[in-house]
Amino acid sequence: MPGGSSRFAVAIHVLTLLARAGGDAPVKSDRVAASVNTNPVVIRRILCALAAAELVTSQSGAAGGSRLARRPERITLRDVYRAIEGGDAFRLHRRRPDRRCVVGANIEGVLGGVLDETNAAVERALARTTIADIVTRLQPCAPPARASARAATRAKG
Amino acid sequence: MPGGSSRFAVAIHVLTLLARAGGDAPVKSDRVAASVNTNPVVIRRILCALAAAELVTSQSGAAGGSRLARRPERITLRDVYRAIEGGDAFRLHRRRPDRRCVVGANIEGVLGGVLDETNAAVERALARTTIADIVTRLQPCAPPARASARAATRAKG
DNA sequence: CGTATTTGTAACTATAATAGTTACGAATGC
DNA sequence: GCATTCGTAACTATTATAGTTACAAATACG
Repeated sequence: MPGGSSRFAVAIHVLTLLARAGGDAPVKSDRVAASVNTNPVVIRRILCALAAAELVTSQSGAAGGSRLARRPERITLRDVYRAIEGGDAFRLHRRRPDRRCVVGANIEGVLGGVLDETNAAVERALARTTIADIVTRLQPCAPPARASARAATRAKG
Repeated sequence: MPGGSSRFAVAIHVLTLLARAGGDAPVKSDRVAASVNTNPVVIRRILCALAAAELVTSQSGAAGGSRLARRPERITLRDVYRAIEGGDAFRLHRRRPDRRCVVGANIEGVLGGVLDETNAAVERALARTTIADIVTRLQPCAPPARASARAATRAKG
């Protein structure tokens, strides 16, 4: 499945930035884009998906931007995965197999079951990590904005 | 990660066909391609990866074709996954994040750890199903060649 | 109010991965 | 030797993802 997207990784990056901003001021897509090293529209598209899943809220206008809709402890990577990928990591055949063949006629159904189970395992694994965990693991020495305004300013981006 | 490949699904399809052939006669890539509904070269490329992982053996020439290198009970979907995808379902950023930002500088490392764990969960889940299981689930009423030559002939393809 | 700013989204291009195709040398059974 | 089949290279086609430009709608603030 490589060849897949980097959206999941980017979405986690985005949420981590918002978590570190502490929810006091909304973060602009331009600022996020700079950290991720991509175009602001790409970021806004991802923020849009995250907003649909009620993980963030966004606001247009002069003092606009995005912030977390919940505390980072309450956002798991499973939530992000579902918001971004719709919960499907594996793909079936591109073209329909030959239905006159017993294997071709039934393999999609059988595989569907197996891949559903696999996906459930993925989700269980992802559910064990939260955005707060990611923030913590980032760098023990560089605390987020809330904890130390000076350190956060030095390390911002 | 959708947008990924269908090779994993096709590889399982291929191995299932070989398992049902029972290992008596080698199966030709043309015959497999017909069941999968694709080009024989696509199948041969996948067979090549499966041969490198020692899951099948192939033979050139007049009476050539491919057959399983082990009994289907001893080939797990994890083996197939590793042979085909190299064991990486998730992808990181496309372009390098901004290293001047604490998040950008460290997110790849942190995510790498999380995704490794996730991948391990995928593999554990896939290890629980074998090609023999797939064959069994295909259709209780249409047994493979070994069990009933007549039924297999009728249902072949 | 009017202006500056920022989101949301459409429309397009670019890049890259995957699949499909043609072709042919090498291997092999008959 | 000859027909057949694999392995593989080289190419095209298709699709997904990312990147870009542009602009209407929302909103803060003077």
